[in-house]
Amino acid sequence: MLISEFARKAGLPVDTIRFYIAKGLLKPDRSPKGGSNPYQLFKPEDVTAARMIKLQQKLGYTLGEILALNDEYRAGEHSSERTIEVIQLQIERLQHRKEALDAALAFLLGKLDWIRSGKPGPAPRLEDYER
Amino acid sequence: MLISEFARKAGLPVDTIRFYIAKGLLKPDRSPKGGSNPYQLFKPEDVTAARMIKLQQKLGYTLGEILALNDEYRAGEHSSERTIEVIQLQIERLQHRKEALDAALAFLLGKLDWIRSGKPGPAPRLEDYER
DNA sequence: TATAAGCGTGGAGTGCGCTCCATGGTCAAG
DNA sequence: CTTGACCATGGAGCGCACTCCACGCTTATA
Repeated sequence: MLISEFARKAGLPVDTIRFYIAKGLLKPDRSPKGGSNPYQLFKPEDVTAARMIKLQQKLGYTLGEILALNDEYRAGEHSSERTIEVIQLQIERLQHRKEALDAALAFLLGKLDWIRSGKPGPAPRLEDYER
Repeated sequence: MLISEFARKAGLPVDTIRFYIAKGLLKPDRSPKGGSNPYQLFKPEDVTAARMIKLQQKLGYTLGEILALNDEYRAGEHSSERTIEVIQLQIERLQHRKEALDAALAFLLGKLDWIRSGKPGPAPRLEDYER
């Protein structure tokens, strides 16, 4: 498929896709069409790749990190050992993030309780929930 | 306390603190010292505020959102009703984030299992974990 | 065959979140 | 009273992740 169709399917602006290609995050094939500036051809798996990028971004990774992660992933593609390592590393980082999120949620829920029960004693302290 | 001591206690560079002040995220008092450019005086609660900013950032909020949130929070400071509303809204947004994170974690753990058990059948698909 | 629609390239511009620097005033120690 | 540490202000610059634009070249459509 061509870039505009791909953009629609991936839910991204065309400019952003070109930006990702320049960064090396997407690597479409070249079509014989287009003359001196050949058109870029996208496969269905590129749509999946784009979705993966969006997810990783939502999880707080920078494009540079995503690129490194994917490169590393591809590098160990034929070694289960290495793949497992990479995935475990990712899991660790996400669990770290999850802890911060859970702490914040616990703090807010604690504060809600405290307010609802007529603010008995001191307000919940953020520090009590961190770590 | 003065800015350098505050910076140390908050774990932030002095420049960043001045940047936050310019954005309205911190509002230190003015000291009589300093002549035409009075020194800024920070209270212990400012340290808490700074920590709160760091946490909110880690949770993916922009400084603009953090400012709006804090303003709104201060606006309803004397109404438990309003405070509860604001907190509930924050909780909702965090739970949304948590869902995405949990999905990613489930996906990665699923993939780990799949690899460890000798890759039986098709690889886990991201889409099966999203939503 | 005219013409609109789509494509690629290169480069400039934007908003965010800092970070660095020059300048100049103030203060505390010796 | 000098000297060095600390302070404030203003402005420039930077990396990230886009976003917009002008240009010129295909390609599809009428």
